[in-house]
Amino acid sequence: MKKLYLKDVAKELNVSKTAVSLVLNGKGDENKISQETQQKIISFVKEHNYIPNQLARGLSRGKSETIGLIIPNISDTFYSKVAGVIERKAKEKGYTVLFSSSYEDPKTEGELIQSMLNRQVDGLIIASTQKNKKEIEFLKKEKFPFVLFDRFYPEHDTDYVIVDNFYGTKKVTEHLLGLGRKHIGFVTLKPGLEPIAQRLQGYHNALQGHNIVANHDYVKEIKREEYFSEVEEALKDLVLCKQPVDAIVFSTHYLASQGLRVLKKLKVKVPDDVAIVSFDELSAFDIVEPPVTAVVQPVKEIGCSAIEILLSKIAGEVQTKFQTKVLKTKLEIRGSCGNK
Amino acid sequence: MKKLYLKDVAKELNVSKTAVSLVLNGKGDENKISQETQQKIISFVKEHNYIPNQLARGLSRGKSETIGLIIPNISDTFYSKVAGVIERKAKEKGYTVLFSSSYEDPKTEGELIQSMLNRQVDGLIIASTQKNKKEIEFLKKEKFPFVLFDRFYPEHDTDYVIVDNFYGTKKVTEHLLGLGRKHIGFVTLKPGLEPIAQRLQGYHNALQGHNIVANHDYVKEIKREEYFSEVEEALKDLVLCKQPVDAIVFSTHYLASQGLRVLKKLKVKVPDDVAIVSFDELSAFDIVEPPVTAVVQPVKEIGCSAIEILLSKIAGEVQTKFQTKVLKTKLEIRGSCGNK
DNA sequence: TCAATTTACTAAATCGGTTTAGTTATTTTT
DNA sequence: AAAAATAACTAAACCGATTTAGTAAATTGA
Repeated sequence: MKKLYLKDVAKELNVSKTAVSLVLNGKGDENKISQETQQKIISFVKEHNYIPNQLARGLSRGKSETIGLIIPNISDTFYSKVAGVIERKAKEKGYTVLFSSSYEDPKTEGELIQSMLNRQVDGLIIASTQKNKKEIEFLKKEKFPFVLFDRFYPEHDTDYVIVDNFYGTKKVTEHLLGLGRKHIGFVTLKPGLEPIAQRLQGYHNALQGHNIVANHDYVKEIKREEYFSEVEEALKDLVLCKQPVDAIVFSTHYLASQGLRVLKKLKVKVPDDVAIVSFDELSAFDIVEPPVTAVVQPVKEIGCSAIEILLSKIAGEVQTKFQTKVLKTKLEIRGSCGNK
Repeated sequence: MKKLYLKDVAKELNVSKTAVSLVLNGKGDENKISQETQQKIISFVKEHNYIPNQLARGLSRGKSETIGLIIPNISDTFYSKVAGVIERKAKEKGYTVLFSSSYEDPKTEGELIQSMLNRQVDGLIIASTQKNKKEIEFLKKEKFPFVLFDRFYPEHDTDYVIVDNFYGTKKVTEHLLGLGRKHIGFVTLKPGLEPIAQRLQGYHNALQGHNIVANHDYVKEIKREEYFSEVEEALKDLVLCKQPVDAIVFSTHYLASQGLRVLKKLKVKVPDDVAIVSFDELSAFDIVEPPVTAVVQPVKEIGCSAIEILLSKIAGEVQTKFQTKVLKTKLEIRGSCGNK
């Protein structure tokens, strides 16, 4: 049996393409196609396993039942987890997801947005590089449905889903202070991303709250592409000096795991010599030595919220204002900070 | 400025749609479109940023420049890494990837294959549940380009990319034997997947090679959906009994990490009381305690080979036989087996 | 010098659906 | 019994590209 097309089904049943199309799209009743004919069509289609060409369908309906997902890196555990929930939720609603990684390159990201638009995706979910204002403005102007997550553009009104980065680091920094740590380092990425900025602020705010003067040298900014070696340098500075820190907050999971790797290599005792905590986590953080205290992000809610907001926009629900969601993080206390 | 279509470009420049289309597809010369006209078209298009609708393009050309990726779970670090390399390589060649997870459900997988075909993907890369022979036969019969990876159908000739699972576990089991471990347990998934079967065989083969009679009770088969609790039960059996094992091979990374978690909980000393090794790894395996010796899979080569084979099939290169690739694993020795 | 080529295009068909605007036969209303 | 309304369809336009089959004008060949 070869491939069936709409016209074959119509011919076979002696009805018009219109009739078949209407029935298959659930518009049989409203178009007064008799129950007999509807049954005839439905059972034939089921039996012969006819499935419409989505390209043709998309072309004529002006939509593709596809949503685009643009993230920095599908191989990163955080994004792959979010991608998993987005994909699952999308499928429940009949959407397929087209994904691409920008690898933090704004140009690539811009091209991806364009490419996805050409492919007629019905909406976009983006964890942006935050360096594509033009594209974002373009999407807004065109009223194209999109939702940002993880990273957003604070100077633009858009729909977005993020976590409370500020309070996340604030909480964990206070946790360290509460355990008597006084010299707290902060290892983070070079500025440019909103969540990273807010995590830094949370750290500063916690210190201020305890009347601790922030030591500039305690904040280390890492170039992401070279984080492996730069974390090592940073930690040597923080730990092997006259005034070593007694705790370190890492602003991402990979900085933290590399940090722990380096500290082991330097034979620094965690948490005795220095406590460490991570913003965001790795599934193995509970079995590393010592288990790493982490600010965990509600991955599932992030994905669900993003899809929900996007689908409501695709459905064209009238919106007076942008939908934004700031989700709470959870502090998962493990052994890497020691006890009081 | 609103959206530009091919006809707008044509009208604006006083040429036919045909001319514009030919030029944009690099067929200007062979169709004797004058250099002037070609230049005119190209610069207009560049300036006004016209980009063709891929659905229309796909519909009329019968291809979509999209490849479908069907994997068990995008959130699993192994698959998300492979997905990353596939996506990157695909983009280099002008393809976008549509992905979906089957969550190990054959029915879902079958639907995904159908759905991707309707979406006119040009080819498929599948890490199959191995329970969809019908679909696979269908794809073969239709001569639809597809490549399997990680899991394949040994009873069907297809193109596939796998790793040498047999030799991987054989090697690591011999490593344990070489360190003087004699009572080696094997914690694996319930049968049904080829790589899992081969890993088990590798283990048996290594034991045989050392004239050790395999103890049936030492092989524990876990139901994947409940691996968290079942690994715990299995380990209690293996470790807290009259004849406890002195080493355990785990056949996947998540079994291994859960195994380590449980052993810690049971206060079993690794590697003193029992050595452990994992097939496949987690990026944090070098910082867990103890660092876990693992059989690492060449993720990058897996992805690259899969795409390469697929693209060669899409290009329609004449093939006398199926392209299969069995890649080597690497034994990464860490602390979880102790020393001699 | 006139047919045969070549050059530089274009009109129209096509891809496989959806949707609008009818059409015909039957039933209801007046 | 004629007009209006309804039921049950269908022909053809359309989505936005690609591609086939031409065509008119300029050039070449004999």
